[in-house]
Amino acid sequence: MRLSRYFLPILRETPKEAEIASHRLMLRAGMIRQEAAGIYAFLPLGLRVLDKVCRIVREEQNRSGAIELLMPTIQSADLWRESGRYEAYGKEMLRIKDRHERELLYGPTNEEMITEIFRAYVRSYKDLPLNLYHLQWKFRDEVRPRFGLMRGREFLMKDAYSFDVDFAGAKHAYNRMFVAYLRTFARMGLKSIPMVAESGPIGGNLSHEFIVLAETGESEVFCHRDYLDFTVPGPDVNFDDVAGMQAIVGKWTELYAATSDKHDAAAFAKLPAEKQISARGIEVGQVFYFGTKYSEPMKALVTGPDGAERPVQMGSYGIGPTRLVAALIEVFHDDAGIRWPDAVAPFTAAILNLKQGASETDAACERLYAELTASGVDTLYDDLDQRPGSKFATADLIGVPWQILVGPRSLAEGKVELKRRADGSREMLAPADAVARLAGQGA
RNA sequence: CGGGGUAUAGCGCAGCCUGGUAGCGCGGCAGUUUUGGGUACUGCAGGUCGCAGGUUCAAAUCCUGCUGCCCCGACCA
Repeated sequence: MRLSRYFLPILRETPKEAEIASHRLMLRAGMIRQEAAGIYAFLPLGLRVLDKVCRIVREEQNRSGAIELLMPTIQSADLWRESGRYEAYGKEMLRIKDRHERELLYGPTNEEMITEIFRAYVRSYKDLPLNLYHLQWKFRDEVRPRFGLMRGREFLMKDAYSFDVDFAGAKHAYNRMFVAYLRTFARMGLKSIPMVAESGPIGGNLSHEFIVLAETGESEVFCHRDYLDFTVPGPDVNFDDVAGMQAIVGKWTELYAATSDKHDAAAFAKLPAEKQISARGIEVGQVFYFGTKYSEPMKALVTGPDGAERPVQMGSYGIGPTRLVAALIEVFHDDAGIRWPDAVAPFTAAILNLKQGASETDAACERLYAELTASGVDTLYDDLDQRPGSKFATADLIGVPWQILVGPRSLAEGKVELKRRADGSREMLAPADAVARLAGQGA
């Protein structure tokens, strides 16, 4: 992408409403624009990051055996009356009436709808296990939306729903999602820690929140320090191995880790002092097992091997990609701007022409741009006629992992400068070598 | 929902107290400058001063009501 033809409305000054780094930087980098309290438009750069986050989420959901579908944002009130949640959900639910005065709502979550879909088609244990998920916009009319994408009213959510014939099956479904979540966040460069959590209005009694430690996190959390050094299962992990999954989950839940709601101060105090982490964290995902809470009132019944009908055992599993984008920036930024991990960066490389309009640098940049693009490297070419200072500022702000500086002096020696945003390291090398180096990076 | 703020150009702000018809910086646009780590110059464009009503010869400024937005708290992916 040529910057001169892109839509990247960068702000030099910080909008006053932005208090935390992620909100500030997303506005400054031209990623999002607020349209109402807690409601944001994703501008092109923000959408690129969101798409990359979603892609990783999808890949790991699919790897774990979950199947993607897509449910609507608008739901019928009648469906929610079946579960009893239409009244119970309260003011957080956005209620709508259509032209025929029919009561509708903008979905805050999809347990009812997925249960309705399930019961329409599935009757036998032979069709289980089943895990269906989708990525769809949700709306929760929060009393106080804040911190930009961190607590918006409209947000994107990946929500998966598992169906099993008995508790053992449901627990395995829970374990698979648990492992998929560990992998998902790790692929984005985040250390997530599963913590015992309240299940809230979703219901049930088995739940973990996946927390990323960050000073600006909204949750107060307590955990064992060793979690930070745990190794996440590799891509070859076998999701069908019941004992194997249980072993991984067992390891990741053995040591102390809890949010403030479930905090047991006495148990925490027994940890060696140097192993105690008392910090703040961002919740990027949560998994629930809730059994028959919806299948029973909504009569989602399956016939077991014994020929008897029973309500299906369910769980639900959420990840907030829009919040994840914010969490990533909270973790990966410095004074100059964002420092995207390669896996989610909006562009892998940026070409900075330090002498725009000079034939030698222009030609070298054009060639680099063509070769990188041909190699499949997402490249942003800063071809604006600006002073180098502005180009460095822009590149640092939007946080592209690799910057290629093309200036007349080094070009005279047949070299360009390759700079790594993450650590500021730099290297002089021939343009062809820079292309070769980057061809293996990113997507 | 309780408490506290705020609303003037795309963004950050001044002007309001002591009414006289709007200004600064950044950004944008047109040129100049061809620049190696946020560096320059010249010119131009851009605002129903959140909305409604009131007081007044005259309202961004004073009064009343409303709305949006932000921050702290209680609640949530």
